[in-house]
Amino acid sequence: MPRASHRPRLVDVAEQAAVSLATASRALAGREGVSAEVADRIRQIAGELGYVANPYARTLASGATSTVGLIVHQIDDPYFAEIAAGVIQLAAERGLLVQICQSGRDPGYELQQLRHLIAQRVGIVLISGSGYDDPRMEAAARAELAAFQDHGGRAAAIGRHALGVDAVLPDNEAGGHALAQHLMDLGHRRIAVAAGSAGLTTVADRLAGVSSALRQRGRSPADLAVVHGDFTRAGGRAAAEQILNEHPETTAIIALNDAMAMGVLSTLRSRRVPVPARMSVVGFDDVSVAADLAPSLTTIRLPMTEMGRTALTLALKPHTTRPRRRPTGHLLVVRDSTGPAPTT
Amino acid sequence: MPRASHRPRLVDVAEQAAVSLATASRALAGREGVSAEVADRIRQIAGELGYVANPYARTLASGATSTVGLIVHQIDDPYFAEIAAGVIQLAAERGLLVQICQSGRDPGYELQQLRHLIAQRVGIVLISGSGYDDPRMEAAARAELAAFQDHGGRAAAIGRHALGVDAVLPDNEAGGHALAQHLMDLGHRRIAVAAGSAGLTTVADRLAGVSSALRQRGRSPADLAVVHGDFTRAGGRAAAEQILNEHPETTAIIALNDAMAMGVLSTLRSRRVPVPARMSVVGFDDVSVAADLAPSLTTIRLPMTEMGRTALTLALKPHTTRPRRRPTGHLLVVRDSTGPAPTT
DNA sequence: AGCGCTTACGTAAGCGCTTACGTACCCTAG
DNA sequence: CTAGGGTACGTAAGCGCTTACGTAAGCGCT
Repeated sequence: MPRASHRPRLVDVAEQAAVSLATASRALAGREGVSAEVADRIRQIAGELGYVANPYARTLASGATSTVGLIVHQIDDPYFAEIAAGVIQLAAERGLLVQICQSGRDPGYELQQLRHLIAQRVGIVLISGSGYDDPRMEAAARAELAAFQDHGGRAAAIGRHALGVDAVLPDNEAGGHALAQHLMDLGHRRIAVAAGSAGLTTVADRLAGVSSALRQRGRSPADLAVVHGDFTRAGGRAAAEQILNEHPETTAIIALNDAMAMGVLSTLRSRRVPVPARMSVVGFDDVSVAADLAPSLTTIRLPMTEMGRTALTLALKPHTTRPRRRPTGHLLVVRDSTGPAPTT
Repeated sequence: MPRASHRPRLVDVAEQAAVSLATASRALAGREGVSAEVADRIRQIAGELGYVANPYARTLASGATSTVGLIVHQIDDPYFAEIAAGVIQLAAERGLLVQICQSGRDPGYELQQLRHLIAQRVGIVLISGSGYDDPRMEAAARAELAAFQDHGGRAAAIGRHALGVDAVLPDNEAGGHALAQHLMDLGHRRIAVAAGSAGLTTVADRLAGVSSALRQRGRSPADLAVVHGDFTRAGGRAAAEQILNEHPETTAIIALNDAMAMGVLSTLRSRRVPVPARMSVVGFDDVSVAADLAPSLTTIRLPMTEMGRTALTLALKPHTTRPRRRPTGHLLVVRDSTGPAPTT
C-alpha cells in the first residue's frame, strides 16, 4: 500500500499565519470565534500553500464522514449507470466522495456490501435497484440500515419501499398500467409479458400495473402470458423465444425493462418477426439508447439521473422518524416499436 | 454530517484477549511476532465482536491508503461503465474501495478532479478515457501524477500514453486499420469517417490506423471524408447527416466508437438508407449493446472490463522507473452492418 | 556460568486533525 | 472602579489505529 505524502498540514498554515492550530481550524471551517481579518489571512495562506485538509485525520477527529456509499446491481447496466451519474454529479457539487459497490443482483452479496460500506464508516448509504422478495434478506438489510441510522448515519433507497429509509420510488405500477393501456388502445388483445426474475419487487409492481389495466378494461389478467427470465438483454431474448413458441397468438410484448426489450427485439429480428407490423414491443425505463434502437422503443421514461440526485438530496436532509417518499412520476414515450394490432 | 458510531474498537478486542494493543494490531494484520495460538485467539475474538478496523484511523496512523480513485469521462457511457465494472470487481476482491469521478470530457475539469483525488489521499489513481491534444493540460496532469508517484502514490491510465504512468493501451491504430481493411475487402472505395472531437488522441490514433490501411492498398488517405463531431450518439447523428449531404457517393462509414456508430445508424434509418445494402457502418469498442442493434454492428472488440482490471493490477504492482505498457489486443467482430459495396 | 541472539510481547509516541475548556482582553452596567 | 459577560484566541486532550523501540524470557553456544 502506498504511503501518503508530505503535503502542507494544518500546523504549517497555522505557523505561517502565526496563530494556533485551533484558530486555523476554526477559520478554515468557517466557524465563528475568529475575527474577520485573521480568518481571511489564514484562508489566504492556506490557499497559497495549497493546503487541503487530510480527510482521514478530519474524520477521525470529528467523526463526521463525507463519503457516500452507493450500491448498484451492475454499474454497466445503463439504468444504474445513469443513476450513478446523477449521484456523482451532485456529490461533486457538494464536495462529497462516492464509493460504488456492485451487488450483482444477489441479495446475500448485497447485504455483505452494505455491511462493508457501513464498517468502512461511510456517512451516507444509497441503495439502488429492485428489492428482493426474500423477507429474511430484506429484514436483515432493514435492520442494518436502522442501526446505521441510529448511530447517526443516513440512508436512502432508490426503487425499494421496504427498507424503512427515505426512498425515491419509480412509478412502477402506474407505468405498467400506462403500457398496457397503450397497447390495448392499439387494439392488442393477446399480450405477453417478458418479466424479470419473479423475486424482484420491481417486477411484481410493474406486473401489477399491467394486470390492473387489463382488469379495468374488463379483461382477465389470467389471459396474460407472463414469462420470467433474467432482467437483462439475454433474459429478454430467452423470454421472447418462449413467448413465440408457447404463445404464438401474441401480438404485443411488454418487457418489464428496456434491457429485456432489447433482447426481445433482438430475437424478433432474428426470427424475422416484423416490429411493429406483426408484433408490438414496449420497454420500461427509457435508458438513453432506447431512442436509437431500430425500431426505436416505446417505453416508460424514468428520470434516472434525477433519481440519483434526489436520493442523495434526501439523504443529506436530517433523519426523520417517518421515512420520506419521493415518487418519480413517469411518462409514456411512444416511438416506433408499437403499432396497431395486426388485423388478421 | 453524520457521526460515526460505537462499533467495537481495537482496544475492546485487545482487552477481551488480554493482550496489548500492539499485539492485537499485529495479529489482525497477520504480521509476525505473535505466537500462533495468541493470534488465533485474537482473530476469533475480533470475529465474535464483529470488529472491523476504522479505515480512517488506520490510514492516519500508517499512511497507507486502500482507496482507489477512478476518473472517467462519463459513467453513463457504456464504454466507461464497463471499465468501471472491471475496476470495481477487482477492487472488491482485494478489499479496496473505489471512488469515481466524472470529468465530462473537459481536460480542465479532469485536472481538477485529479488534484481533488490526490488531495483526498487516495493511494491509487486510475485515469481512463482518451487523452487530449492539449499539451498544457497533458503536461499538467503528467506533472501532477509524477509528484503523486514520487510521494508513494500509484497511478495507471487506460487509453492514454502521454501521462508517464503505467498504461493499458487499446489497439486503436491496429483496430482502425482492421476496420478499413475489412471495408476495402468488401469492395468499398468511398469511405467516410465519423470521427470524435479532433482534440482527442484516441480519435487521432484510430484515424491513423484507417489512413495507414488505405495507404497500404495504394489509396490516398486524402480521399477519405473525415467529419468530426462529439464522441457520442448525438455526434454520430450529426456526422452522418453531414456525410450524406456533403459526400453522397459514400458507401461505408467508419464511426470511431460505437456510440457514434449508433448515432450514424439512427440517422441512416430515418433517412431510409438501407444498411448494409446501400451503406455499410462499422463502430469501435464493441460495447455490449452493439450485438443487439438492428442491424447488429460490425465493430472492433476491446475487452473493457478486462482493461479496468488490468489497469488496477498494474497500479497494485510496485512503481518502476519506466512505465509499463499493456496493449489490449483487439478483434474485428463482423456482424450485419457491413456488406459488399453496392454495385451501382 | 555467562554471553549474545531470537522470539513474543508491552509501552508509548505519534499520524493530522477537531473541540472542550481555559485565559486573556475589552466593553458595559452598577 | 469593579463585577459580569462577551469575544478572540491558545492549550491540550483526544479520535483509533500503527509501529519503533524496549524488555523479558528462552535458547544454544563457548
